[in-house]
Amino acid sequence: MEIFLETVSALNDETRVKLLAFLDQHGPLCVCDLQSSLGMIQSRLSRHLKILKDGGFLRVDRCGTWAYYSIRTPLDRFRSEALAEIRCLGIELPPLIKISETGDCKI
Amino acid sequence: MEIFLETVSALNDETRVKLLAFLDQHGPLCVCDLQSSLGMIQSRLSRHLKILKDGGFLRVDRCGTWAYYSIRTPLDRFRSEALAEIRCLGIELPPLIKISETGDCKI
DNA sequence: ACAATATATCAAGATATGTTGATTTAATAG
DNA sequence: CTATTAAATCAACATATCTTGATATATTGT
Repeated sequence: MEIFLETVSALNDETRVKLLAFLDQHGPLCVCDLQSSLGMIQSRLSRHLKILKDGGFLRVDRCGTWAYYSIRTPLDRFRSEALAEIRCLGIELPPLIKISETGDCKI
Repeated sequence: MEIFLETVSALNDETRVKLLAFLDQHGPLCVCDLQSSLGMIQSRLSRHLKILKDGGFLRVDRCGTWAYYSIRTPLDRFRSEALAEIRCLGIELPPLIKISETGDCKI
């Protein structure tokens, strides 16, 4: 029950749904690029990314000081159905604005 | 987006997940029988049933003063996947205690 | 070691959600 | 019409969640 509710409550926020849609569209992105693209302050973004990660939707790959977040694969049935539902919403997303200079990081 | 969030937030509560599981197991039940079975006070139950109905999970059939709630059919993909997930949780449910004397109501 | 950058966490206040008991609405029986 | 029962709604309070700015941690470059 706890895990189910953690999964569901991760979905229960407009900001997080948009984040999932954006990462679904653009693949692995570091926090600062999400910040510049979505116009969110860093602590807010970091919080929501953690909730999505704990909810089983995202993975993080660290490279130096950067943290790359992306949709976790494979997703289980329920989570991938949720993602499919989010795709169907046709959410309007802002363009990707990359500000990171990632040097050797090849993610 | 609004409808999706309404659907998700309907799932985002332990009481409502148990209610779904109970109705899934026992079929159409009136509020008073849910009350006696689940040991919840009436206003609380009524609130959660409304949220589940508005979230697209339940239907109501009225018969006299009784209101019979049951899982709506057919459920769309996302909702039925959610229900399948809830079935998999193996939630321990209390026994059904019927207190209603429904006269002509044949639901 | 020190400074700079990226990210995570914390504390405080604002907003939303859940619980309870009281009240209201609606249908039925006398 | 009045009383009774089932269910819905309301108001007040308690709890949880979200936002923000400040601070902490961690890695890299000098």
